[in-house]
Amino acid sequence: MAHRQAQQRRPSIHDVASRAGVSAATVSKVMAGVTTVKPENAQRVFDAVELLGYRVDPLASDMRRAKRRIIGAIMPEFESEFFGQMVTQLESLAEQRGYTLVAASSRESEARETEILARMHDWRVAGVVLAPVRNEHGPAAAFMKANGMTGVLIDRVLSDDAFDTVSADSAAASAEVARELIGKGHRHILVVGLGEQAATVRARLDGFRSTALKLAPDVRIDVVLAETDVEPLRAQLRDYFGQGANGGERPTAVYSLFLKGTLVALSEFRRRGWHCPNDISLVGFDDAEWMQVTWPAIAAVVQPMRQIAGHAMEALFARIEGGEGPPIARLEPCKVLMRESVGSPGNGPHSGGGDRQ
Amino acid sequence: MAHRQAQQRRPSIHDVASRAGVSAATVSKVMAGVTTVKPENAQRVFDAVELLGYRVDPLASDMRRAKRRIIGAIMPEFESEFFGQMVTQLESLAEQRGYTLVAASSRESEARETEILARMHDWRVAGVVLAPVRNEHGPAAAFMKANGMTGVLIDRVLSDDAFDTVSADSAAASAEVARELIGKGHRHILVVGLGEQAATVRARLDGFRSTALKLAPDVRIDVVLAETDVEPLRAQLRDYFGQGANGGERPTAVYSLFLKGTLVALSEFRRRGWHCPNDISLVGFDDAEWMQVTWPAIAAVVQPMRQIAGHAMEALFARIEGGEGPPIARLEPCKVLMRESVGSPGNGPHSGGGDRQ
DNA sequence: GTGAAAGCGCTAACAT
DNA sequence: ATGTTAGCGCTTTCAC
Repeated sequence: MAHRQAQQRRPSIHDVASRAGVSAATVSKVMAGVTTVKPENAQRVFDAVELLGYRVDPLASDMRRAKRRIIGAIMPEFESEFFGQMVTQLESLAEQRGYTLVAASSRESEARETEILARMHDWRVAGVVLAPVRNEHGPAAAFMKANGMTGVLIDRVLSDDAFDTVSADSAAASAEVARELIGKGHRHILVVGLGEQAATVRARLDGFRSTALKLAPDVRIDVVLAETDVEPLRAQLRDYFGQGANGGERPTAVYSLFLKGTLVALSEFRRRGWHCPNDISLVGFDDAEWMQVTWPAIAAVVQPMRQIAGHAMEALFARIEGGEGPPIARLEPCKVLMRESVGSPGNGPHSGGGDRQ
Repeated sequence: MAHRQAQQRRPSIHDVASRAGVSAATVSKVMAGVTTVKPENAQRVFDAVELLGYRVDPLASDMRRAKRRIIGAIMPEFESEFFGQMVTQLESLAEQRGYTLVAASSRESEARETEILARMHDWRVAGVVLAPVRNEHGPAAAFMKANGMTGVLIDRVLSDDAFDTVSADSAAASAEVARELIGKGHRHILVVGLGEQAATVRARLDGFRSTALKLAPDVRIDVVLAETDVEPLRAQLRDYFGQGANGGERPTAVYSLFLKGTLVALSEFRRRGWHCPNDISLVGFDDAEWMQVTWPAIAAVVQPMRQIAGHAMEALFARIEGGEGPPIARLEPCKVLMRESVGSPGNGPHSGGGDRQ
């Protein structure tokens, strides 16, 4: 007994009611802020609540209501800064509206994604923010559709015919990167892409390529389509640079379309003793704390995480509250931070305009 | 109407009951796996379930039960690899036992921590895994105590008189770092610590210092007690090294007791053109992906995240199921990975410093 | 073996 | 302005 706290029963609405000498319904009204209660009685209720330490049980409350005040969030992972911040932000926004956010990680598996979704459906969540593993055409979105769930798709999506979508404007950001690199004189650029996730990474690649070619038709763009795992990716890059070194030709800049690609590219440069930006320039899609703090700081496309979260929640609550109309597809503009890792080719020491916090 | 999915009412246990020609009670038993149901009836129930796509509503189910099958998890933040992995792991373990994990971030605020806890108490969670912002003596633990909540404390804790605790064995790991550095010949070492969080960081410092002094009584250990934010920390380190450079003496190794310290220390080295391990060695408490992929890779104390999560959940469920006895305090052993950032002092070009790469 | 009845803690009609 | 009634969807005695 010593080290086992008795789970004392918490006071229920009836306990409050009898202490205050009113009915449970009246207590319920007072708690809900209904103004038609006689001030005198309201005060007695408040006193009883205070005295007993009463708090409404949100589950019981939701039970009786039509919609439950729970929002589900499904992220591909929790381990990265981006999704970590996203969950934090979504949580905060849900809270502001009196909802509880229940977050789950699909761990980059579409099968698990659907399982989680089914569980959230069991919970009768009011709505779901889904960051799909692959894209908007996966089984999870289909499940939501089939079951009439309310939801928003974010991040690895472009647009959908059933759900609102919110994501970073990858194409525009990549076009800006192209302008920067071409403008600095780069004419041989390696783009490190990702095999899966089709649409969104494809938009980054296309946005970059079309703009680069328009500005400099003679530019050479190599593409390495990588795996998600670090090791195979490292091998691919090693191969690529190995060949290039032999042929005497190697790119003067690298644009990585995803975070791990940036990490591995940088690591490969260091292994070969190439310094940024003198020997090679580097820009990555997606920012991370270490990139701004390492030396030289690595240029990055910063996704507007707060806008994405904010607009996603806005759209979701609009639907929850009955908003109709065709789905909207938002593309949020990114910031491109040209930090010290980018310079002009064959130009010696160069200071980029990047910001170091 | 076009773009608004009708929220078709989901089948309830009564729908299943009437389709199967039995009572709701029987359906409930079948769903719970009770064996005393006539196989024939059980089959009819299964068929009806299949046909209607019935699934138990976990909230309604919990409503009637004594304990709700929800576990709360409160982390100081979601943005770091460590806590991201921790949540993922806890989620997975809770799931395995048929519980749902509801995670929330205290965003490094003790006030928010208590608020979240109160909300979780409102939810009547079966138990809580709390990674406190500061340590085990904060208001959150007090709240749990006062309200008879079941819980486990992890990470920034040593031991508690009311709750089981699980954390990394900081002291032992730091002692090992000391052995390594002293063994390699370092006799002037800077330790970068953290002002807050007392106990746990203090254990790291003490573990390091006592072992280092035992092995080499003449060792000089400087300590910079830092802030949590990057900017002040950077300034502090800049000051420290500025002085050292003037006096002609600077440490041959740095041991950072927390992740951001490692990041900033490394950044400061790069800014000054010092290379690891020739000019200075670096070890950090806590590992991150970029540390193993950057060049040279940064030596790190790796916290046994899986063990911490596993033992925390084990302890928690033991208490939930009524386990009694005095609280246990687990210290999980860390791994110390001596990567390329560590070498022997005065072993390579010891550039006077100041000039960038 | 099975089902009727009684709630879990709350809220929403509907009376009064 | 307030109380009564009737559930939300489920589980659990406790008779039969």
